Amino acid sequence: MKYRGSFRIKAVGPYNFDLSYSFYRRSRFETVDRFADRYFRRPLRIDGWPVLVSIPCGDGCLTESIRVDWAAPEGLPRPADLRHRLMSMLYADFDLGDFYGHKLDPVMKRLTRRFIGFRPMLTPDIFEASAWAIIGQQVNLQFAYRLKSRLVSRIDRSFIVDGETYYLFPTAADIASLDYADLREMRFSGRKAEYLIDLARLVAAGDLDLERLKEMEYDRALERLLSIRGLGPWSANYILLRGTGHRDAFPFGDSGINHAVTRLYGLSEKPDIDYLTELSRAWRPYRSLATFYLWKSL
DNA sequence: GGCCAGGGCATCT
DNA sequence: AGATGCCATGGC
Repeated sequence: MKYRGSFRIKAVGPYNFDLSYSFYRRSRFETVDRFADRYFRRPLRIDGWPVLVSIPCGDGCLTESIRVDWAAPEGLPRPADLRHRLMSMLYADFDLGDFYGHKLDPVMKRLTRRFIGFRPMLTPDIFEASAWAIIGQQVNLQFAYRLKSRLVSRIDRSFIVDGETYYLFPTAADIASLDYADLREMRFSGRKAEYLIDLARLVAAGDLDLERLKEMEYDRALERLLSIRGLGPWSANYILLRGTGHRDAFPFGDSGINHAVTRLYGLSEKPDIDYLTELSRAWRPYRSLATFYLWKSL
C-alpha cells in the first residue's frame, strides 16, 4: 500500500505559483493552510479521509507545470481523483489567456501584466468557504483568523504526517452539533453564531446541496445562496469566488475591493454599487479573476 | 482612543 | 424602497 506520491499539474495558460503563495500567506493565525519551508501545505478530505497535499513554491517564474506531493496517514485508502481536485483547487483548469485577452479597461489590463500568471486558489471544500465567509463578515481579518482557529481547535479533526499535526476544517455535521453558546465563548457575535450553526445544520440535514451549486449558472447559484439567512451579497459572491469556482462572481461591498478601486481608479471616496456595477461590466464574464487581481494589488 | 474591519438583518420612515 | 441602527470584537 502506498501512502504518498507525487504528480504534476499542467495549467491551461501561464502559472506563477509564487504569486498565489505570497497572496494567501497572510496571517500567523491561519490554522488550516500552512506556509512554511517554501511549501504550501493543505489538508484535504477525500471520501471522508484526510490527505495532505504539499506544493513547493517555485523560483518566481512562470511555470509549465506544478508539482504536487501528497501523503496520507498509514492504513487509509489511497486517495482517488486527486489530480482532478488539484486542477480545480489551483485554478489550473482555467485558461488565463481568456481573461488576459478579454477587452479590459486600461487599469485592469495593467494589473494583469503586473501579476501575470497569478491564479487564485479555491478552498477545496465549499462548506469551509461558506463558513469562512460568515466568519469574515465585518471583522478585521486577523480577528477572523483567530475565530477560525478556535473553531478548528475545538472540533479537533487533526491527523499526523511526518510527525507534524495538520487540521482539517470541521464538517457541517461537526459544526451542526455545537450550540450557539459554544461559538459565543469563542468570541463569535450572537448573529454570527446563528448564521454559522444554522447554515451547518442546513447542509448537514441535506437541505442545502453545496456541491450542486457548481453545476448551476451564476445567477441561480447566487439566488439560492441569498435565500439563506446570514448570506448577503458579499458572502454569497465570496462562496462562488472561493468555493464553487464560478468565474463571474463579484463581492459587492467588499472593503478590499473598495480600497483597491478607490486607489487604482483615482476616486475621492469609496465606490458605490452603481459605480462598481458599471466598472465591472468590462470584466464580465471573468469578474472573479478581476476581483482576485484587485485584492492582489493591495 | 477612535475608527473601522473581506456584512447582514431588523426596524424605522 | 431606501435609510438607519445594531451587532461584538479587536487590530491599528
